[in-house]
Amino acid sequence: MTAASRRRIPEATVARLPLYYRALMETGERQVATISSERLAELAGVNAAKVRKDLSYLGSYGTRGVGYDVEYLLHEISRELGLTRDWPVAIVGIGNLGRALANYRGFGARGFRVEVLIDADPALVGHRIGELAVVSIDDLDEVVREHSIAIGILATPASAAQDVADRLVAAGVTSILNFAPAVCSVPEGVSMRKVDLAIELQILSFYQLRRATSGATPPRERAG
Amino acid sequence: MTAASRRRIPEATVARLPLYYRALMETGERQVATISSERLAELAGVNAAKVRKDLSYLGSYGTRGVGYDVEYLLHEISRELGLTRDWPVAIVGIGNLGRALANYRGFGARGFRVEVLIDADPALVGHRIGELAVVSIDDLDEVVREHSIAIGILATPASAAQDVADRLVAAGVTSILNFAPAVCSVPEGVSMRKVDLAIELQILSFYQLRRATSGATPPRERAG
DNA sequence: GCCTGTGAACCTTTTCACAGCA
DNA sequence: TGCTGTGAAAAGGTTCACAGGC
Repeated sequence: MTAASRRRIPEATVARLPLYYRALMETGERQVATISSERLAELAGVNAAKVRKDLSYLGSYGTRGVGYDVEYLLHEISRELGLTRDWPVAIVGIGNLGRALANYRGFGARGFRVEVLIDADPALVGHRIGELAVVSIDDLDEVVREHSIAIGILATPASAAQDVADRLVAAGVTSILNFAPAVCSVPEGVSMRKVDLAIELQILSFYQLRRATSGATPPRERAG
Repeated sequence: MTAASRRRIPEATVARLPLYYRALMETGERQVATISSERLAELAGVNAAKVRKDLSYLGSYGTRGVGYDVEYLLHEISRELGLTRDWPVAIVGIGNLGRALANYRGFGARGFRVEVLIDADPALVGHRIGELAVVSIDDLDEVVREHSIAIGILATPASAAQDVADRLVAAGVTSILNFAPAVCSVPEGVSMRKVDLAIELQILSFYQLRRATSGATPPRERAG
């Protein structure tokens, strides 16, 4: 284990590392050797102090008076984020959203390979989406273990979410990305992140309403 | 303007109001008259102290020794979130994701009516998705104004995101939900929230990796 | 001279603990 | 007695401002 990976990196910083990663990828393609915290901040849509603080948690990878070496920093961030590995992914719930996610090239790009599609509807089982055939939820445990799935994407209706999450966890999945509009709990040692479209719209609605009635200023930046 | 709507409600609280709203809707259907902060917390996946603090920003709507009146609280939260109105929505970018969002019944449910679908691809223009025909991006300004669109959903490729955001803002849109994997800035007075699948997976990957190498505990709850 | 790295100050959010009221 | 409402304490995150090395 390296010195950097032993540090405790704040959650807020972890959530921004992917932004820096993306910005650096775009910069790297333009053959730029070094980048200042100011420029990186601009590309990532944050401020320079935050960039420097965030990167300092990884280690002292910059050079005073010069900036950060793009290639080196990219390498370090990839390593921290686990992007140097491949993570096999399963999508459960092949409805509108699940199908869109299955077809979404862009995950695949950086090591997140969708290997398994699962649905409860017998009419869908066996149906091919891209290169994959939909598997029955009855075979969840088996197929998840077979493919050593680490990350599960939950795109089922709300009513099925907790049950499917439990099955995924039982089958050894320790990271879940939950698109179902439902509160869903997982045991200690399993991470879950939620993406909820209805909630996002409702938050926008709140500020929209405030703008309409008073002259309140909306928030400019988001944590996640 | 009411007393409650004059208070400043913390951003973190605003982001949780939809959770309470949903929990209360589910409770209301079960004909329960009152609910304790403890029970509401359980349903919303947070803790009771947070519920009480959050609700206290809206006003003193509970009864000591009893709890909160479900119907009344539901009404107050709807009002705060602007769910008593209808917000016309436009989706720009009718690819995999845009199409899934267009077909997603569930927005529509609570006042977010998708009225306009926009794409840049001439082959798609005129094509029907559900009850709506796809409109050309050349007509964005016109159609957005015509429908008094308040909320725009951005589901274009990253490369088009900033340009489309600018056009939406120019056409009078003041809330944007951005699914494009790109940093995108909007002027003061416009809200933007980001949903980025790749970033979510990368965050999961970070903690997944930590669990694999050390025995670090992942975070249990998320802000948004 | 320039830009990073970082303590210190500041602000936001969460949690605690209990007074206050039905 | 039971559960809300809320000051106060604690934790977490952001920004400032400048020392420190290239």
